[in-house]
Amino acid sequence: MFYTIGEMAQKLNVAPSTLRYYDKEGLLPFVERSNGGIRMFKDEDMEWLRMLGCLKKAGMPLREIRNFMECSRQGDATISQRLELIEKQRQSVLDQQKQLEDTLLMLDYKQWYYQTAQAAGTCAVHETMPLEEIPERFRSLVAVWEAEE
Amino acid sequence: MFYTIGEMAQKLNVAPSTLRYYDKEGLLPFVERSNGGIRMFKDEDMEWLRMLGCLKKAGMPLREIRNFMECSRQGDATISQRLELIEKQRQSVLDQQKQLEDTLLMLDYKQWYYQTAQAAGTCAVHETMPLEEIPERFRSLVAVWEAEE
DNA sequence: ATATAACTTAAAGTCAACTTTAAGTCAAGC
DNA sequence: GCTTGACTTAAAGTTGACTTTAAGTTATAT
Repeated sequence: MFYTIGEMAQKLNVAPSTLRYYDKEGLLPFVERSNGGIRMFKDEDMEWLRMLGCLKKAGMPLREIRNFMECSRQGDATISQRLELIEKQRQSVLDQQKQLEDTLLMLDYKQWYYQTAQAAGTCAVHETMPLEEIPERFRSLVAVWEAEE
Repeated sequence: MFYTIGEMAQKLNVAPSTLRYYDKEGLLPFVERSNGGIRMFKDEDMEWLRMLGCLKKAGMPLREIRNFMECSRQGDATISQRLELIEKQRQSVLDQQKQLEDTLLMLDYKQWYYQTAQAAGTCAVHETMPLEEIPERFRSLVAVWEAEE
């Protein structure tokens, strides 16, 4: 069973031009062509495209994804190299998670800050707020800032 | 106590040109200038720059950050609007976290996949692997793929 | 007074990841 | 056989976030 680029793009929810771009950049070395030169996607290509999507979501740049795809084409000799790439990207995701957690704490604090200001009708309420009224989980944040300034 | 753009850039670990760019784009409406036209950063500006950094890490585009900064300048009348922006961005971070968790599971699976392939010396080991030998937490992943194809 | 280092602006350049355009080809239905 | 819609390529354009360059100004140290 084959799919045209338009059908595949719809399945993946991307623009056909995006798939052509990926192909041009060497990210889709697996796609076959008809006699007339038209791309024929197979069901098993989905697995590669899913892999591509996963690496993209992990923040891997396209040229590294191409690298990974090229390794895959070369077969079992590149297993360790691919494992290394995956492990590197896995660590990158762990780092991103840590980063997002810090960011979330800051946004939680700002949310509380503006909720409090909204209730008081003015941001000035925070200038006179005693430390004890700041929820505990935000105190470390605020402490760091005051030390820096 | 005032800082030049170079000093402030060093404190924030960014290039001075980045701060000039942010200023040009209206993200730093708070910076004052000397008679000669040189930017004079104050200690309290740090709080705005920290806010900017937080919103950037949360993935907010610069024009929305400018919007937020403009609101801030307008004082207490825009508290609800700013709260709304923060809550929107907080939700976006939660979504990103969810996304990263899915991505991590896929990478964990791929890591296991290549570790197993490495031990066996070939990826072919996965073609004949019975479902029971796939670690449980990956089975839902694999099941979804087989249903799709 | 002058050298020098760090500042200033405006404009152009860069990079990644696409998207759009132009000109043309392929495939399916009538 | 012809129309039509989806495909093809190459090349140019877009967007966001900077960075670099060029030409000039300010501040400081001698």
